[in-house]
Amino acid sequence: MRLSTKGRYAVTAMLDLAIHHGEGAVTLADISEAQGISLSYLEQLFARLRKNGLVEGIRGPGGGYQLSRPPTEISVAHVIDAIGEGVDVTLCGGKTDCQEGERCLTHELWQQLGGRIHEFLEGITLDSFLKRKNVNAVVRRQQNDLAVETPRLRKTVA
Amino acid sequence: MRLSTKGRYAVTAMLDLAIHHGEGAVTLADISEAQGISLSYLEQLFARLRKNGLVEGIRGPGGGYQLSRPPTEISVAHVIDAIGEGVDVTLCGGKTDCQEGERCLTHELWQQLGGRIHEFLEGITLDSFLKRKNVNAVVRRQQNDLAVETPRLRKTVA
DNA sequence: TATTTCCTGACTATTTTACTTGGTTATTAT
DNA sequence: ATAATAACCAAGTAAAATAGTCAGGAAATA
Ligand code: FES
Ligand code: FES
Repeated sequence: MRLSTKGRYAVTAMLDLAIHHGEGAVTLADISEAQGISLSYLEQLFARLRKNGLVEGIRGPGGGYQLSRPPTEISVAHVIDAIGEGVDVTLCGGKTDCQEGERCLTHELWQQLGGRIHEFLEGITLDSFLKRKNVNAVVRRQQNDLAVETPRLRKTVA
Repeated sequence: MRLSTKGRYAVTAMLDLAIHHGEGAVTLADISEAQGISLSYLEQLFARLRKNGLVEGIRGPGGGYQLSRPPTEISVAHVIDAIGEGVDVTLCGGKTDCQEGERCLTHELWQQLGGRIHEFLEGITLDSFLKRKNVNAVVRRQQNDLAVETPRLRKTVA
């Protein structure tokens, strides 16, 4: 009962964007360094996020990505869905046909579970999540790490 | 956001066992046929289920498997846990160390989600699930399928 | 003793995930 | 202009997980 980790990366990256919302664009290179995700992998994820209207890409120097809506209006479910998988917990993919064209014994169970997971994720916005105490501590730690590592700071770290 | 499907097979097989609870042992060959799961794969799954005390194996002719507790006392969560993965939704596996030894941004999110999933599955017993209307319809369909296919019926199908 | 069925371990194919490579375009700064 | 920056794009690859096979044993029954 593992959950696929692709969505995890997307959510992490989106949170990084949310942290710097209103401060101009953030480059994928920055996110890659701060969150420890491969740059090219991020590019693939952001292609999806962009096509689903969650982020805007800005090319050229000084460019990067930024949220296309305020972080109060983007839920974790939005991000997961944009990545392309939805929350598909059934084997049949909602078609009710995985046992020789007919509904299998457990279809209803997984369908319900999928619904629950989605509801849960819908209830959490990027903004509300970042305001949690534990999460905020991580944000501050990452900013300190960056300040130590790089002589030229990210413009957003005061 | 797919869920691993290994647990799905285990739950399906356990439901088959629950259907025939109190009617003697059911062979893996029967389950394999009724639910469309490979026999050798079932054997691997049942090794786990047995080690975790959910089922009892009986060897020799007339043998098979049966639940070691009544289906009212086995939850779907029990089955999933026995299969060995637990409901591990975090990347770090609960160690809070997936970003260079420290807690990553999203740890709390996945940990909470995992908790919700587990609670949901704890609340569903094999017995209660089989009593649902939709599910019961599938059970009856499978019994009819069997009756048509095999001249010598499963002893449990009257 | 022959058959049935569980039981075990190792091995293989397939799929998914995570990542790389090698580019191209658009934008800005010099 | 031209050089630097950074998004964009299309493949291809490496590693891991999943799903399944194979070949044989060991206990129980008839
Ligand atoms: S999971 Fe939908 S029919 Fe089996
Ligand atoms: S998921 Fe636990 S620290 Fe990242």
